[in-house]
Amino acid sequence: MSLDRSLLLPPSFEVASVILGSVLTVDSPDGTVALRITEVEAYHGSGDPGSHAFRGKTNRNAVMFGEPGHLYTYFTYGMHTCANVVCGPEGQASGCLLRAGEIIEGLELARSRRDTSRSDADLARGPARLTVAAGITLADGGADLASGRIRLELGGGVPEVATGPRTGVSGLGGTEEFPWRFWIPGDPTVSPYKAHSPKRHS
DNA sequence: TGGGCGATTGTCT
DNA sequence: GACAATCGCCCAA
Repeated sequence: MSLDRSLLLPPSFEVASVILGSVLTVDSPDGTVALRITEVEAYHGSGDPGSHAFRGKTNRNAVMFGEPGHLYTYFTYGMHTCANVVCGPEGQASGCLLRAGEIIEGLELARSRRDTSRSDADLARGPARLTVAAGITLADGGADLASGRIRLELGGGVPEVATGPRTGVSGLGGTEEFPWRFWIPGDPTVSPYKAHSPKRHS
């Protein structure tokens, strides 16, 4: 296998550094889309208040507790799918949310999957947009990224990594106490920072 | 068994 | 800048 699972180990910063610049390839009946990961967000096990694994293992997040190098997908807001790379070791439930990427293969196919025609940089700018453009669905949860229709090639290598507070995470998990959002500075495909908007108090 | 809320996005003002 | 769309998951009772 080409996927070296030993690279997917904590601490989060190093894992994110490895994933940034890596290439995710997705095969579909209608073609192949490959994208270079430009932005991720780390979730670090059951001790992380922003993680789905915070409250322990459930049916939904079971994949995160498994072997690293697998795909964890989840459905949110009644309409969006997001994808994570499970990071080890087994039982710890750490993962990296794929927040943005640059399409490097299958640009036409990626465009056709998104209704509104936006700029190329917008195609996979945002976690839910990325899954649509790449052709990843909920059914892909648990898939092994070493082989199969979805593959991750680590070690793209990036000259510089920027870090900051996570986006959209409610509660304690979104504070500066957990600066676990990582991106390639200056890259046009990185999503704009938007802090979690608290519920209206009326 | 019921109700609140979410690792978001697109559209409207 | 503000808010609606929309449904599965999780906690509390």
